[in-house]
Amino acid sequence: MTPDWSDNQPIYRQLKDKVVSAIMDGSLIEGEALPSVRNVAVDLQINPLTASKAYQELVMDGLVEKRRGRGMFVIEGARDRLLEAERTRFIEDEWPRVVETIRRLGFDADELLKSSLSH
Amino acid sequence: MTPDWSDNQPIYRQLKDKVVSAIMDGSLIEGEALPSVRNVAVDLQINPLTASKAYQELVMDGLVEKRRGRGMFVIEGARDRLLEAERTRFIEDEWPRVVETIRRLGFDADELLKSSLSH
Amino acid sequence: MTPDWSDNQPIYRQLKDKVVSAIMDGSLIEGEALPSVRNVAVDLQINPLTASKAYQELVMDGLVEKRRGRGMFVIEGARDRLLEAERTRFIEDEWPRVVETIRRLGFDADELLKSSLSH
Amino acid sequence: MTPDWSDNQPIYRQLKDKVVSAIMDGSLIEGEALPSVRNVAVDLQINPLTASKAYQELVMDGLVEKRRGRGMFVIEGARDRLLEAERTRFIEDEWPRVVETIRRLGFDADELLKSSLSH
DNA sequence: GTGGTCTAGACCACT
DNA sequence: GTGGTCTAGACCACA
Repeated sequence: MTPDWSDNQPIYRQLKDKVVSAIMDGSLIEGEALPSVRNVAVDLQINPLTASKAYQELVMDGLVEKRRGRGMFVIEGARDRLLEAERTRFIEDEWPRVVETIRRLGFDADELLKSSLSH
Repeated sequence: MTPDWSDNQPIYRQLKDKVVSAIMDGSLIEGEALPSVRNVAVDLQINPLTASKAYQELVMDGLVEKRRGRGMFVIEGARDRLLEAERTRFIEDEWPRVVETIRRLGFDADELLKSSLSH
Repeated sequence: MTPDWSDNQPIYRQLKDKVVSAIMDGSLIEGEALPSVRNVAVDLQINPLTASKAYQELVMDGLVEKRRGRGMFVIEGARDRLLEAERTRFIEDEWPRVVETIRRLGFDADELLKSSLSH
Repeated sequence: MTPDWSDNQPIYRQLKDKVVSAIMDGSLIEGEALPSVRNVAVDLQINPLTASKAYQELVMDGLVEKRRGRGMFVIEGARDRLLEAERTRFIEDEWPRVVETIRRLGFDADELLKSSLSH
C-alpha cells in the first residue's frame, strides 16, 4: 500500500502503476472514481502534488478523465485497451526477448513452459 | 553502436552492458584487452569520464582488471561466472515473472511456442 | 446537450454559452422564459448551484432579467446587442488573427474565402 | 519575454507555447539545445519546477528530447511535424468554424479582405 | 553543469 | 469538497 521509498522508481510512478494494475485486475471498475488526490496523499503519506502528478499522467495516457470539481474517473474501455496493449507488448516485445535468453542460456523453452504452466 | 541519449538507462550503464554482452557471446575473449577509455569515448562520442565510470564498475564486479600502463583486460573465468549468474537470475527472477504474466494474459504454451518459431 | 465534463471550459460557462447561442440563433426568443434552474440542473445532470451561476452571469451581462417568483426572461434587445458585440469581436479580434494564421501557414485568404462562401 | 501573470494560461503553458512558436518560426533550430531549465527560470523569474514542467510536456509531445546530463534538444523534424499538424488543424477545425461564423454574422468576402489589408 | 523528484504550504476556480 | 498551479528550497543521479 505505502510506497517503496528506496525504490528507484519515483513515487508518482509507483502510484500510477498501482492504479493501472487495479484497472487491469478489475479492482478499479470503469466509470468509478479514483480516490481523491488529497485522500491518496494522506493515505500514502505523500505530498498531494506527487499524487496529482500520477493522476495527470493517467489523464494524458487516456485512461482516466477529470470531471471538473468532482474528481477523476476511469474511462470506459480503459481495461480492454490496457489488456490489449499488454498482450501486444508481451507477444511482440517481451516474449521474443525471453525466448532469445532461453536459447542463449541453453534452456529449453518447451520444457520450461510445460513444467511451469502445468500446475 | 552509439548510445541512446534519450534512454532512461544512464550512458555508462549502456556501455557496461555492451561489454558484458560482448564477454558473454564470446566477441570479447578472456585475457583480451578492452578498447581504451579514450578510444571508446571518441568512438561513441561520449565523455571520457563516462566511459571510465563504466570500466570502473566492471572492475568492481570482478569481470575486468586494470594492468597499470597497459589497459583493462577481461579476467579469466569471467564468461563462466557471467553465464552462471545469468542462469540463476533468469530462473529465480525473470522466468517466474514471465510465467505470471503469461497466466494473467491468458496465453497458452502452444501458442507461445509457435510464435517463437517464426522469429 | 449534456456538458463536457472533461472540457477545460467550466460547466457554468458551457451552459451560459449555450443560452447565448440560443438567443442569437433565435431558438430562445426575447421575452421568453428560460428553463428553471431546477429543470436545467436535472436535465443536464449538473449541480443546481452551477446552473444558477450561469444564469447569474447572464443577468450581470444584461441579457436576462429575473422576475421574482416567475423565473428568468430574455431581455428585449438582447439578440441585437449580442449580434452587434459578436460582429465587433469578430472583425476586430478573431478575423485579424485568422488572417495572420492563414499567411503564416501559406494559405491564400482570398481563395479560401471564395471557395468556402460560394456554396 | 516575461510571462503574463494575469493571464489565465498557466505559466508553464505560456512557456511551452513560446518554445513551440520559436520552433515553428525557425528561431529555434532542430538539433539546437533549449536554454537550460535553470537559466530560463532565472530569466523569466519563475520557479525552476515550473520551467521543468513546460519542458517535460514538450518531451511528451515528441518535440524535444532529453540528453542525459546535457540538456534538452529540439528533435529533428519537429518543425515539419508542427507545421503539418497546424495546417491540418486549421483546415479541418478552425476554418470551418470561422466560415460558419462569417455566414451567421452575414459578412461578405470583399468586406473581410479589405479589412484584412489595413492590418 | 544538466534535469528529476519531492516536500510543505499557499492560493485559485469549480462543483 | 474537487483538482490546478506556483513557490522556495532541498537532495539526487548523471555527464
